[in-house]
Amino acid sequence: MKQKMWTEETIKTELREHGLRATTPRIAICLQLLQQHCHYNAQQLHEELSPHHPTMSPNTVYLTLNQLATVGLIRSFNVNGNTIFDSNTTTHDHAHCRHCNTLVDLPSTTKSLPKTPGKMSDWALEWGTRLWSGLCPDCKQVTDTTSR
Amino acid sequence: MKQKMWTEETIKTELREHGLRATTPRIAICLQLLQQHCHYNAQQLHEELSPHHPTMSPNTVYLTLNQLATVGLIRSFNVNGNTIFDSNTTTHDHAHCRHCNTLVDLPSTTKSLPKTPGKMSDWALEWGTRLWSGLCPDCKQVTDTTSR
DNA sequence: AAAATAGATAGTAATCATTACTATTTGTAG
DNA sequence: CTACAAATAGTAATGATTACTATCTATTTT
Repeated sequence: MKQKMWTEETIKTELREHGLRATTPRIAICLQLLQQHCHYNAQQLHEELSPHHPTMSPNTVYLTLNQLATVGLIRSFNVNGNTIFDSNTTTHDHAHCRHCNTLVDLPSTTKSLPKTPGKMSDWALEWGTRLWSGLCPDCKQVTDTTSR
Repeated sequence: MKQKMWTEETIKTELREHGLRATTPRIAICLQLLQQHCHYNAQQLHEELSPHHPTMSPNTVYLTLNQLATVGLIRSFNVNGNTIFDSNTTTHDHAHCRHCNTLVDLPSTTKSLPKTPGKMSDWALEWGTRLWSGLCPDCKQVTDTTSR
């Protein structure tokens, strides 16, 4: 996991290179999201930023996250109807616990991202993520010992 | 793609084996979903069934689909915030066009479902699907010729 | 075969995340 | 430092899904 070091300056540059203005809310969102290597939804991110940016509206967070995903600075995917934003843009999978909703990273099973779907030669696929569904260690135990 | 032939009788049996009553709405939903091998969301399914089952409430469709997914008769996953139900429970991937929203099946890149995540020995993973994101043949052309 | 009962349904209301709208503000190019 | 296009905040609107409850029905019991 190569961790790129992000500073306010590098983020500003990155934003502009993607045709986005380097505004205060955007920089804050990027700093939070890119420095922490974990999964956020829009609300969580807004809650985290609110203390230091009281006027930042949820709306802005939603909009910004979608823009960042569109230009490819982050990835977004959906788990259980919840939109998750991931600053880790390398190819990797996820495991989701259907009981407690935990989501963790998994090394990708297929590193060769474009190879497999190459069979569908007409599609221009850009990225993919695999979502495994099941029970995390804790919940596995609980469901083992209690019911069934 | 082995296509199991479903009749009202086999569906009734299947439902009961999974602890679900063989009710009229449920049988209708199963017939529609299991016979057609494609991706439905709850609303589409309700629209398809409404003509023949005018009193069937959307609520029932939502509930039933979730139950069927819970017992493993169908799979559910999320694309772009849209919950999709899939009667194809074999391991396979999906390709999604971010422009026109088309969703198609792809043969799975990893047939050995439990092997890879076995590294996370503590998780009890049950199934997984990979979602590829990109542009379908049609939209690829459009975006090529028009903008950018 | 009729009665009992636990589960399922329909219909309505409520919820939740997300998007739409718009007047105001703010980066950035000139 | 001005001008303009883009971004923001705040509010309202949307749309999918869930919650609730009285009624109904499949299945079990008698």
